[in-house]
Amino acid sequence: MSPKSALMAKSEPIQSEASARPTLLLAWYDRHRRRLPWRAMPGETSDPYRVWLSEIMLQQTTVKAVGPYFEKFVARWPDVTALGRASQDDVLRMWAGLGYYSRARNLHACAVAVTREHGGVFPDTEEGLRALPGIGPYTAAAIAAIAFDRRTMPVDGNIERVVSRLFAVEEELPQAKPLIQQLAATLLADARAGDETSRAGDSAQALMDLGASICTPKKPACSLCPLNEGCTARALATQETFPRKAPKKSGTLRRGAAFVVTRGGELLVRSRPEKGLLGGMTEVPGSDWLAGQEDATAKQQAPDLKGLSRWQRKVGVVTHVFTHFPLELVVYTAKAEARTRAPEGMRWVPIATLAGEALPNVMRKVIAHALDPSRAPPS
DNA sequence: AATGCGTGGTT
DNA sequence: TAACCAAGCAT
Repeated sequence: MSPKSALMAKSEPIQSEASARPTLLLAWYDRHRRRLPWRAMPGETSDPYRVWLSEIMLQQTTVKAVGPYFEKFVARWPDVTALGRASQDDVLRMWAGLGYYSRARNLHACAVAVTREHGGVFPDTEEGLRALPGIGPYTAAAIAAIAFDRRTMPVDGNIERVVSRLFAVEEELPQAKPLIQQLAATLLADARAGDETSRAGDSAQALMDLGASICTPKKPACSLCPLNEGCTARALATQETFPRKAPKKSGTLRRGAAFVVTRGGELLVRSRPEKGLLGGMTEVPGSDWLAGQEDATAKQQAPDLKGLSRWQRKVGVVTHVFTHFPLELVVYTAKAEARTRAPEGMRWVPIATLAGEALPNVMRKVIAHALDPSRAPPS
């Protein structure tokens, strides 16, 4: 054997390594897949409704946080037509606490559309799914692959990380998305002749499980990875530097005031506008939330009720951090006389039933702060 | 294309 | 602890 052919022979495993990736990945998945409530057992067909519901809930949300919500939803609404018959308000109440509330509005709108325009049956193509509210490129591909075994590769944050490391993608996100999409598709197994399936859904879920448990953002466990031999970043010992992305700027602090008015065992609330921040959710009346706003300015926006006791400012502030800005709220309380009318657009709700209201967490913090006796103002 | 949109967990 | 991250979508 000549030195040259020895060299070629040595390079051979590298080539076969790349083409073996889909097989290695599926073999790993068969041994290490996570058992999750919305996943079908091996060999079982998955229910498109459950796949869809879980995919919507999992958008930018951890598996752990989704678990209880998923169980609550399927128990109350076992199929898409049941959800389509529900009121949007019931859906929002059930969603409260999970965040990104436009997902809940779109979830309901999607259930209505599937029920009325598709006879209660989900479209089984990416294109058909993509046309539904709340379903974007990722979710359409995920449902198509997982629920309908279409040969397509959804790319989420996990898969972006795994693929950008595997191929040492130097381009920054989000510009690198098309390239990563293309590279990710090379991890799909070929469709076998005489058998349309390629286990595309399993390949996608395998990459997500890999990203969640092994190819983690920090300190990835490369020694346990089924794809480690062909991983370019690992070979260069630069795993943790991928994916490349520009640092993002944090928003400016905004301030405001919240007004907690009680009438016996009831609380004065209103609903936020349908669109925008916390759209459609319940809140106590409050001022605008503005950068650099003075407390005195915010207080001028207190609701105007007759028969109200003096406003009392609670000690301290409520802080909350949204994706794009931090918020600081001062909290004022007052008591209303029995039978005081709620101002236009507001209503009284029993404090005992607040748990079932569509209250975002920031409002739960405000109410807890307001009702905390240790924060009573100095007398 | 860049920005707005929640919340909880990890490091 | 401040920063980052988590199965993205709509506009």
